[in-house]
Amino acid sequence: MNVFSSCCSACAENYSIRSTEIDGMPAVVIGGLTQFDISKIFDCGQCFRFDVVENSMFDCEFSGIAFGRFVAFGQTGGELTIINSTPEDFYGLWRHYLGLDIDYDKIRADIISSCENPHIALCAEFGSGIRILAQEPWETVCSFIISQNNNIPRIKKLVESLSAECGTPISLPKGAEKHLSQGKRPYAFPTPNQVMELGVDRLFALKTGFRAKYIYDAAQKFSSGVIDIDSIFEMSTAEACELLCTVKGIGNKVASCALLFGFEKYDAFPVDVWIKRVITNRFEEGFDFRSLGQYAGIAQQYLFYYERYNG
DNA sequence: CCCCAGGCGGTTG
DNA sequence: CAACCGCCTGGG
Repeated sequence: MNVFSSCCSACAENYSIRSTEIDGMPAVVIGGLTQFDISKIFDCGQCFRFDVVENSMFDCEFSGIAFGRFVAFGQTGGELTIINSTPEDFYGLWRHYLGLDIDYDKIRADIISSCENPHIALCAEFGSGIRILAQEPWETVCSFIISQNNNIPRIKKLVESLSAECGTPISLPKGAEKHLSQGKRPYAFPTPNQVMELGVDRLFALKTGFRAKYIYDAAQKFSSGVIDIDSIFEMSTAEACELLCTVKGIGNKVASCALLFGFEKYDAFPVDVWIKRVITNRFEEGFDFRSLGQYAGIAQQYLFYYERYNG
């Protein structure tokens, strides 16, 4: 077992990593993780292409497609196993995707100290282990357009059928089947151009309903460069939100979700029906998310997650 | 039959 | 400019 790295004391990453093999696939084992709970991460509604793996060798395992690849994340205690990943994949892709380069202990402390209402501390404790995934930008834009006036099982179903309809097929590594939920088809999430070439009619035929023309407009704007992903990363959250809202069917809530989950804008604060309930019921003294600062979006996830389970 | 689901666009007053 | 209202579809 090779020990590849153990991080310096100056940064947030004080975990260990070693490589191994699971069912014939390369895997890395990350040890000593804190503030990391795979079940909360994939069950807090930020991501639609991962499912729980039944009969797993881990306490909890989720698998799915991200960045055009099959990957599975298994966690037992403070140890995370990333299946179908080399150490290079971990450093180049999954470390950032999983938010392991972000200091959640510090962020949680910042959030709690920035807000007088003790409810925020309660939620931060309850949601301990949540990480905001750094997902693919276009995928989050498109997925959260689909999410509007919709429920999570159906959102996931629609994202899958859209991928199967026009996404690039993925070749599964040998041994992946037992880590892939039944019926899950291995397709990459389609590019804006692949979605645009589908056309409104075939988007509608996928049962996307009134969202078909919204998805199409987004695909057009992203594939033509009217909206440029790289430039959004350079913008302030407010500017980026304004730009995304030029797409038909993208309003404040959808834009904020895409910015938080796909563009690493951690101050984006999506206000959905759950957060509206939080504001009315738990913050009778008034509420301004901007007082939560640069990590308001992470606070939002804590509030949201708590309300969904205890509301 | 009803209502609702992590909203949004269009129309009203 | 705030307050409605209809919307594709599927499940309860």
